[in-house]
Amino acid sequence: MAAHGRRNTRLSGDDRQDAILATAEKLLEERALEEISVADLAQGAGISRPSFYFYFSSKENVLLVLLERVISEVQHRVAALPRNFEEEPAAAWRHSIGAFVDVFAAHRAVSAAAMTARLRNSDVHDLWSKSMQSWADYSTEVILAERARGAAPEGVEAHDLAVALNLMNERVLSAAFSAEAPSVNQHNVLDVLAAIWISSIYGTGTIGPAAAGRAGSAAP
Amino acid sequence: MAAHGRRNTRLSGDDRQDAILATAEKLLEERALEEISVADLAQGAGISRPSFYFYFSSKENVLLVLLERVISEVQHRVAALPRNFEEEPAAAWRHSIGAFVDVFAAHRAVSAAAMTARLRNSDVHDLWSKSMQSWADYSTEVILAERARGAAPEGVEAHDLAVALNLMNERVLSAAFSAEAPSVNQHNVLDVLAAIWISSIYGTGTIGPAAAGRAGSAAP
DNA sequence: TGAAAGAGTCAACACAGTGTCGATAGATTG
DNA sequence: CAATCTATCGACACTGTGTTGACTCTTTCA
Repeated sequence: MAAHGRRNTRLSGDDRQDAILATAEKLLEERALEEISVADLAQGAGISRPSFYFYFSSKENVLLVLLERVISEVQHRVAALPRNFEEEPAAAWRHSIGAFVDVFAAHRAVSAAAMTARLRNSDVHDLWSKSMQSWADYSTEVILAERARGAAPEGVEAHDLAVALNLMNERVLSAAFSAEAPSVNQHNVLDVLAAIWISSIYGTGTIGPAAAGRAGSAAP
Repeated sequence: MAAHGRRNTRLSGDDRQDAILATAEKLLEERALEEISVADLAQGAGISRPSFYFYFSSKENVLLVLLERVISEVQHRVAALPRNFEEEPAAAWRHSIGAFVDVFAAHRAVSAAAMTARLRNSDVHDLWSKSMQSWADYSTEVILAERARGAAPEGVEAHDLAVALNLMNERVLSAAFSAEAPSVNQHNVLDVLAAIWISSIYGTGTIGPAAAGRAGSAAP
């Protein structure tokens, strides 16, 4: 693909670019993007600060490329999953959620930095926003299909439910991987998320057939 | 309370401090804290930039005070609620969640800024973290009580469930109030959150008595 | 083979923002 | 009417960003 030709002495542009990306991912494991200066990235890649700008327009731009890679990895993982919601709905949801858990765990530094950067960088914001929308749309479709075949009851608007559950995953995974103060243990996180998804999609949303005597439902 | 004595001419220290806080809350409705300089705050309060540092050690410190106020408002609202989970569990949860929705809606700018600042300012992080923990602990207690009286079934660890649900609220409200790309409409947000809380606390977490014929539960 | 083109590099600069210091001015108190 | 406390701000040092323009390799092709 790449038209390499140069050798030895000076490193090629592609190598420098990769070196910057690698430096960024490495430094992000130690500290936030805000605490990493362009000078740090340049030094890590063995170039001067102004040279950095030859490759990227800003350090946020470096993160954007890193995030693109992570997102495309999630897409591939989810796309490769069998969509057997009819036979084993609980397992199917669990596997989908598991794909997110795995990929974000593997790139927790980039993910965490992206969550922060989204708030001040519009490119990162747009990319993340677009991805979240596509995941929410996918979830919505499946929920509607489950309702249509009678496996899931009607309840709150399917799209709203899907959005809320996807946002929950984002936040809970973020907290778990950065070991924030109140957070779900990394080893339980898949169980907890799956349980909430499944009960809120397949449960009635009113207090129904629990363990003891049924309580009256308030909603009309 | 405050020992005022001065008059006229020069504004008193308390007034200046309030002016800074008011300016900050107002400017935060337009742009992020990062895009607000200390000079902007000083100008808004009618003082010079160095004078600002007489009142606050940094602009993050201003936000911290603003956040303290919002959090204490939530605490008061929640504490004032009747704890009638036994009679009307669905309504009780809904009212608690409603308190958060109302207060954060009323101070959405401060809340949003705090969510961002938490990631780089340790004081804001600690305050938010402490509050989230106390809310999660409270939720855990109620879930355990509901399980003990047989109203809610056993399931995933109560504390993990409580943490995940509280983090969901944080993220979903954040998204709703800043009208992010995938977000739940502000008018539905309470319904959606309440539905998820209730079904995940009172539902089994396995696919059970839905609309169509009951599927077997996998858990032993 | 040697000059033009292109890729890559960086010293130096302009700029914006933060936080500090020290000198000062107005009120308050004994 | 001094001493003192509160409040104020000009001027400074510092850190980090992004740009400019001149320079040096390397490749290519006449």
